[in-house]
Parts: sequence; C-alpha cells; structure tokens
Amino acid sequence: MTLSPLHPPSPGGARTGIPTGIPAGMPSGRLLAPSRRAVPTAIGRAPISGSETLKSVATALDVLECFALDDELGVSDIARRLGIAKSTAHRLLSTLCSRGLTEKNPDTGQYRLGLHLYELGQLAQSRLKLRQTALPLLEDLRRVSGLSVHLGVIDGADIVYAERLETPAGRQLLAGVSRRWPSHCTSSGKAIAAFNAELAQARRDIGFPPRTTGTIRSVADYDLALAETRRLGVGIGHGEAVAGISSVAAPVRDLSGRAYASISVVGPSSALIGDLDRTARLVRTVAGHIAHRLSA
Amino acid sequence: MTLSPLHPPSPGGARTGIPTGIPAGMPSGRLLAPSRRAVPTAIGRAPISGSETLKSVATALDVLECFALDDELGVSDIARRLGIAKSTAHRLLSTLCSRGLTEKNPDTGQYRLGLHLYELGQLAQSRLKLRQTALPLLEDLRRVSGLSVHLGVIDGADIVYAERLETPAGRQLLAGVSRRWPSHCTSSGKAIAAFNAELAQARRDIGFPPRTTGTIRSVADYDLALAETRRLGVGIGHGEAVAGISSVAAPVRDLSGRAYASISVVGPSSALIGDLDRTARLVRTVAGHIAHRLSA
DNA sequence: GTCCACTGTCCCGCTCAGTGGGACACATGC
DNA sequence: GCATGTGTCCCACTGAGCGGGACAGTGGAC
Repeated sequence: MTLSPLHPPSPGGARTGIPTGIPAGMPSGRLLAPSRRAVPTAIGRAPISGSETLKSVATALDVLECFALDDELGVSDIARRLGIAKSTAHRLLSTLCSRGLTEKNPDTGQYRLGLHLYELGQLAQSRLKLRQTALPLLEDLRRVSGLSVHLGVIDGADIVYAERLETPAGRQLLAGVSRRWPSHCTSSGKAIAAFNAELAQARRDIGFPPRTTGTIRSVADYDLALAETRRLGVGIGHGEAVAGISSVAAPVRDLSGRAYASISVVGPSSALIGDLDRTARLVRTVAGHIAHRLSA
Repeated sequence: MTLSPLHPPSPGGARTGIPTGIPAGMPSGRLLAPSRRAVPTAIGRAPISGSETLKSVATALDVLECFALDDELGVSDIARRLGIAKSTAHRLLSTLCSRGLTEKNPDTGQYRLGLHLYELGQLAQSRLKLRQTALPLLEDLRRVSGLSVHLGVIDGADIVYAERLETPAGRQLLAGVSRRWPSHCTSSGKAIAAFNAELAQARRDIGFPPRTTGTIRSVADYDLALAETRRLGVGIGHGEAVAGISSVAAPVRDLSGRAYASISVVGPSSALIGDLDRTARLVRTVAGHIAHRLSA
C-alpha cells in the first residue's frame, strides 16, 4: 500500500507502508475479487497475516467487499461466500446496519451497502490533498478538451480514480465503469508505471489479467509499452480496459521525477484518435502544472 | 433509519428499519459528533444496544467516525476519545489499514481515512436507484439554472446529499460543506419534512441545534416553516445552515404523497433572491419528473 | 392443498479471540 | 539532564464472538 503520494508534497519521502506483513501487491483485486477469504482458490495470494488483524473486524470488512459484485445479498449468501456460520453473518450485518454502512432492503429482506458508507467515502475523498490541488486544473482540462477527465492514484499494483469529472456524453460512456483497474490496462497505469519502478514491478509480480482482446498480457509487451510511454511523455490506451474506450494520460511527478499520480482524458476511441498530438500536449501541460503546485 | 425511500419505487411500502433496538433518530450527529461512545455526555441518547452489535466491530466503526472532525489522528488520540486502551486502538487501526479503510501517513505517523473507503463509498452511491434515475434530470437542472444542484435523502432526522452537481462558482462556495445536515436548517429538509410526518417528528424529538443566527430554534417556528413550505410547494432556506448561502428545494414524493427525497438548487443568497418564483417553478417541475420516473 | 428446501432470526454453551496493562524504544520540550 | 509524550509489541485473563441448532416464515413444485 503506497500511501504518501496521495498527500503530497513529500518528494523523495519514505514510502514504506505499515508493517502488517501484507505483501505490497495485495490490494489488487479488491472490489474485483471481493475478498481474500471469499476466494480460497485465489491465485498465489498469501493469506491475511493473522498477527495484526482482528478477526471479527476483518470479517466485517470482508462482508463489505462481498457487495463489490452484487447489489444485494442475503445472510446466507454472505455466510456461504465467506465460509462462516449464518448466525455470524447475521450478527455482522446487524452491526454494520446499526452504523449505516449497510442497509436492509425491507422489500426483499436482502442487504446492501448503506448511505453512511457513501458519506464516509466522500469524507475520505475530500481529504485528499492531491485532489484538492488538482481539482480546478482538472475542471479547466475538461472544459478545454471537452472530454471526461480522470485523476488516477496508485494503490498496490492498481490504479484508483480519485476523481472523475464527466462530460454529459462521458457520463453515459463510463456509467458503471469501475474506479479501480490493474495498472497494465489503462493509460493512467502506464503513465505512472513508466516513471515509478515500484508500481511497474508490483504489476509484473502479480501478472497481467486480460480485460479485452487488446490488453497487454506479457512482461515483454508491458516493458515495451512503458518504454514507449517514457518516449512520448504520455500513456496511451486503446480499448485495453473497455472495448471502444481510449484514453491519454500524463504522469504527475515529484521533484525526483518519480510519478505518484496521473491525469487523463477519456472518450470513445473515435474521438481521441483524431488529434492525439494536441491532446497529449494538453494533458502533459496540465499534469506539469499540478506537479508544480504540489511541489510548492 | 429510513431505508426504503432511497431505492424506490416502493410507494406506501413498509418503512420499518431493522430491529436493532436503536431509536429512529439515532443517526443524527453522525459525522458531526463523531460517535456515541466518543461523547459520553451525549444529550439523552440511548447507549448502543448491546444485544445486536459486535463490540470490536462497533469500536472499529467508531474509529472511522473519529475522523469526521479531524484529518489525521494518532493512536493515543483515538484511544482517549473512545475510552479504550492504546493497544486496542493500535490493533483496530492496523486492521483498518490492512484493508485500506484507513492509512498511515508515513511523514507524521498519524492515521487518516483511506482510499479504499472512498472506493466503497462510490460503490454505495452508484447503487442508489434514486440517484441513477435522477442524475440526467439533475444535469439538466444545473444547466438551465446555472446553479449547483443537490439531491437530498433522509437519514434519521437529517438530510444527506446523495449527489451534488457543482457549477464552477458553486464548487468554491460549497467546498468543505458537509454532506449531512439536520433537517431543520436546509431547504431540502423543509421540503421533505413538510410532506413526511415521520421526519418532522424525528426532528422535533431531537431538537433544533443552531448553525447560524438564522437557524430555526423552536417547534413553533419549525411548524410555521413547514406550513409555508406546503403552501409554496418548495422549501426555502436563507443562510440557515451557512451564512450567505440560500437554496430552494422541492420534494420528490411517492404516489401516496409522502416525500422521500428532495432536489434543490444552491447559491449565494444574492443570486437566488432575484427570480425566486421562476427558480421555484423550475425545481418543482424537475422534482415532479423524477417522482414520475420512479413511480413507473 | 402438501410437501420440500430454503430463508432470516434467535438462543445457548464452549473456547479462543480480543481486551487492558505494562514494557520498551524513540521523540520532543522544558 | 529529566519528564512526558508518542507508537509498537508482548502477555495473561476472561468475556465476547463463534458455530450449532431450533424455530417460524416464505416460495416453488407438484
């Protein structure tokens, strides 16, 4: 878990995560594969370190992850997925509901994520210094480019979009598109990994799960793409995450040159191919401005 | 916790929350007063029912609430606030960090809310059927009115904004403004409470904490304001939550006439007073359309 | 109508997981 | 220098959380 880049400036600062014994690449798959416990067949992942976690709390958080794939789940569903007793699942859900992190649908009797979780999430987002600084510039970029704009940050071997400013068209295009992506299948991931050896290595270690026919699948192709990204100064993605959607991303780098975030524009492939050069220049410029403000 | 209105259509459906023994008005103060346990002097609130909650999970969630008021907190801070041992706080934080709900700032050694919490919150928001349905109409409203637009929903005796579409000016105006407000000091709260006796009563039971000099402070004034809201068909707020900010809200009502959400436009008082009538009509119309779509 | 298989909720007794106290190294300030 | 703070780690005790099982209610197949 690479933490510091989200709250710059911390150029060249220590990048150590907390010593929980969890491998650096772990978070990948969160919200994609809902929880480690739920996926006992997970590909080569170490089990959660037993030393630093509270079992019941960890299980409660596993319950939340279960909702990554399904809107609503019943007590038995969750008990089955997590391999716990039905009574335990019921107890966990009741506790989560009492704080509004989950809700019970009175019509179906099923449970779902709750309003208070959204509230806490908004709070977390509003605290991101990177986002606070970048927001006005991202607005400008959306206006000038006429495209949806993403602010990407690192989490493990993935990219998470900490902000997404939509255009009316982009809102439809991206509706339901995840906030988290493996870093090899997005322009943002390439832009950051090209200037961040740690992220690149974390991704190599975990591998290259395909999303579309165009997704990078081998270390060789990956390294080639990163080299090209370094040459251009921007990462480019054509339908490697979602077919038909392209994007251009520029890294936000600290004084040492290391990338810790990215900004990108996203749109239908047809719209982006036209004046790729102009778009690339635009995105690079804005990323530079953000980096400058954060270093001050 | 009034759950069903967030995922309409459920006109006239049962509105019972889960039977956790927690009084209906409880959630009020969440994110304002971080946690019940943290506020042993809380005014007449029943303690958390011991029967349905897992203690360690509940404490872990209390930890999250602690961050409502402060960006960053240390282990000792949290232990002191929650009245738990330092080692316990440390264990809880480690567990939360291992799942990304909190993060440790390597520079300060303090803890803060984590990126994954934001991710989960986005997921919760994207699942709200009310929001999904309303979004395109809210966009229209923003464009036509040129003002920031809020989608308000009920939680306990409070209003939570489940969506907030900003204008460039509104973004500055509302930066850092909470997502949760007691229902007596916002136009949204008035719009819903005027057509929702349960919310109105929950607010009367809890009381009327003042936010500005203009905030309603008595039951008499409150009932007067609700009557006026019923007469106009919209709720109006002039600097009752934040000085200098006004808003106009219309209720979204189910087939039985009961309000379960609101849409509102927000701006500097000076900008709204001008053509209040036109704005009110506009907001009412859009709210009607949303209600219609949700009843279908 | 009667099965059956499934649900969510609740109760209870066993035991292990979570608790607080305390030790420790380190940092800050008088 | 000492005093007081911090975060992290260890350990022994015990009560909190676990699973098993009972129960009522539901929905579908027949």
